[in-house]
Amino acid sequence: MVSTLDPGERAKQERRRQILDAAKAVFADAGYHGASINAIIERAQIARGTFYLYFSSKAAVFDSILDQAMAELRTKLRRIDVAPGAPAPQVQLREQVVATLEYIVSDRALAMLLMSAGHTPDAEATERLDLFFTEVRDLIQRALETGMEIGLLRPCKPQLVAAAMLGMIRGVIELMIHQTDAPTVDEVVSEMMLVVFRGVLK
Amino acid sequence: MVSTLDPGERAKQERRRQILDAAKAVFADAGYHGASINAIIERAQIARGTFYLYFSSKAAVFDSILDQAMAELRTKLRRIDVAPGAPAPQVQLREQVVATLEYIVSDRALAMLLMSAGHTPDAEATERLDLFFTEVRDLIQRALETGMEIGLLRPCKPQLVAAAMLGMIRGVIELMIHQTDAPTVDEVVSEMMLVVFRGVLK
Amino acid sequence: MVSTLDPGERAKQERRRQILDAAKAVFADAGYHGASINAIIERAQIARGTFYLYFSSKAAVFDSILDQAMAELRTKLRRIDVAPGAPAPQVQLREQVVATLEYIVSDRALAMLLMSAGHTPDAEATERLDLFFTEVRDLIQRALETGMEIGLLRPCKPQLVAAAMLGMIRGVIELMIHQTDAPTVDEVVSEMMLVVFRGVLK
Amino acid sequence: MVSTLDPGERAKQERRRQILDAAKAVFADAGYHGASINAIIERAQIARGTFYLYFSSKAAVFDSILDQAMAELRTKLRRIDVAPGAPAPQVQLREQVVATLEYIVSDRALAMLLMSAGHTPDAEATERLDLFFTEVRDLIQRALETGMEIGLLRPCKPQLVAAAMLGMIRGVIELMIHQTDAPTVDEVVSEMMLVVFRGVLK
DNA sequence: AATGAATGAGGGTTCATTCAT
DNA sequence: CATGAATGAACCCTCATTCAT
Repeated sequence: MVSTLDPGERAKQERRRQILDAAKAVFADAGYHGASINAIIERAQIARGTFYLYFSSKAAVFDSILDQAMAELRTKLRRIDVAPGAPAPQVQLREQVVATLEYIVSDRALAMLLMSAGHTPDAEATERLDLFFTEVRDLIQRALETGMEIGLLRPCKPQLVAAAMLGMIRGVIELMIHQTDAPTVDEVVSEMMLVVFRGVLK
Repeated sequence: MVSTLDPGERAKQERRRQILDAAKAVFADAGYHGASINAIIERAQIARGTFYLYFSSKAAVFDSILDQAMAELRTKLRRIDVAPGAPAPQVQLREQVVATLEYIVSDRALAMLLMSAGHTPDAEATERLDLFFTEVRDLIQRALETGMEIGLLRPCKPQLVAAAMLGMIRGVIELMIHQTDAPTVDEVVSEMMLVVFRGVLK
Repeated sequence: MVSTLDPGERAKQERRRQILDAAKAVFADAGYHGASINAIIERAQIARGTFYLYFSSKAAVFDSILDQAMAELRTKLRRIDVAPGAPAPQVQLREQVVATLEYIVSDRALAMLLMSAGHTPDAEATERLDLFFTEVRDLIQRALETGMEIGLLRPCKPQLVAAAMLGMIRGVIELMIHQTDAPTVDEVVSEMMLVVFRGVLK
Repeated sequence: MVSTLDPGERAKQERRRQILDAAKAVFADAGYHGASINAIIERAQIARGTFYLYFSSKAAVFDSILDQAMAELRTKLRRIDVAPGAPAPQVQLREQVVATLEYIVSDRALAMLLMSAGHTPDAEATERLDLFFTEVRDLIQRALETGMEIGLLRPCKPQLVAAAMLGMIRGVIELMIHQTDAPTVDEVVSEMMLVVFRGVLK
């Protein structure tokens, strides 16, 4: 019994996804407030009422999109393992960053959502997004602290550097989204790690 | 025709500024969509109709705020002078970055606007904002290219690194805005330049 | 063709009753407009579509409930028999009023419906309700006229007094419904008849 | 300075009244829930937004109508004065009842509102209405108790009789509203008082 | 006969914009 | 110039009803 879903349930799941995708696209285009249920249902090709059959409110779809993306992203991020025998920290880091960027960049709408998530009047959603970014920053910060402890990294203000690094990542994501002839994720990450580890001085 | 304004003109300019300031505060608080003309005119202590005497629409005030801020910022940014006798490139860069950050951080409302002004209903404003950031990125990119040419910097993909650096700056601005006990601009810039030039490896 | 119903027909009748009961409760709780098909089918434990298999619309159930209640009430009301040998008019009246009140008060949902069924969106239902009350008032009016003819009652404007008496009944029903420690139907009717027949003066 | 209102204020008051009147009519026709803002503004010949310039919500107009009516009615009702030298209790009562009925009957829409005030899903409005009727019933009840104390009335259950009397009044109001050839208020009150005081027995 | 997913008209409310004063 | 009452399109959401399964 590989799939436990009867056809009806399956169709519902598909419908839900159809709406989620439409909503994601509209949110990406117009932001939370600018996105109208009208636009979403038009894009999803469904009736007004159908939307509310699957989501209790506009805020609920938004949350759903965010929650799912964040869950997905969380699976790609974990603390660097510094136990003896583990892969080199740089290798671990690289893998995580590549996986994360690949996921984000592959879903343009999601990427735009995450990038511009600024002002939502739905305070809750904004907070949830902030929470996520804070989480990522903390992860980076702890990685930096560990790196300093094991003597891999030079002393620095971890909080500040973490914020800078998160910003860097956002910066390159934006580049990859907006640029048509953007380099591959691999190239991007390589260059970024060089900058972060060695700097740009000769 | 000297630059002195007759009193009537002067009063008008003041009125305009009064509205701009109120609008900036409201936009910063609530985002573009969340900001209502109501909130703006209440804060500016003017009547509904008066607003439209000075600005043709809500979008127009927003544009005006953005344009002015960008003009101000542009005065602080210029190409690094590599002519013999000019100050060291690092010093020039540092000065520009410090001046820019200080301007942005000192005007919290403006900072929030710039950081999160993702979604305007009129595509034009968004585009103008994008253009500005592209401009800044180009400036950084050219600085990098010059640095490589004069042998100061190691070879790298300038576009990519420029995007990363712009992101870094945005990252630390966000930190400074949201954090209450944030470090001073000077400390922040020092740390950032260390990272950019030398990296974090020991 | 005896009056026994085949099992299928029987089941259908039961289903119908189940829905009617649920609807009555919901209407009583929330009023006509406040009652939603949703609430009714949830209470009746049936599917949305099933409802429309038994009733053509929301208004139709409402009508059905009202009609049935009115039919039931009509069985309890008849003209006073003044033929020689019949029970005393007061006794007959008392019996009818007691029976009627007992029926209404015993079914709280029904009582609330009758009391407050002012606004139905279909004018027909409102009219039918009006008709019923008019019918009752006419019955009272004719009783009064008969009473005057046989010299039992003093001369009065029967229409007016009938309206007043119907109002009285409604007034005490409301009291009995809303009050928790309300007196029994018997007590209520006794007091009411005293007022009507003798007045409250010493 | 008889009227302290400048023309602008005056116009506003008129507008407000225009909306109130339209709303009253629509509420009377359709009940609280059945009344749509659409119907109200159509009747008042105003734009959708104008309505909300004068009332913050549908509930607010309803409340306003009720509040005003109740204030008006309260001015007409007071306790019976049994001090020596005061007019006879029956005379006082008669005056109050006549004044009250005349006010209610003269405003058909208001009368219908009060009569059918049954089920509003707006719990607050229902409660406010209930409160009013309870107040009236209490007034009657206290009048009865006083009447019994001073030996004017025979012993009876005041609460019950008060409910009955309030019902009577409602009954005759309904008659006067719905009937085209209804008797005058004076006649109605005379007849009612006869019934209440002396009963209908010969 | 029974289901419940889908529909869309209509609900109340907000708000950028206009214009007579 | 300045005002603020008036406007109506657009907002999010509900719910009676239909119809394919």
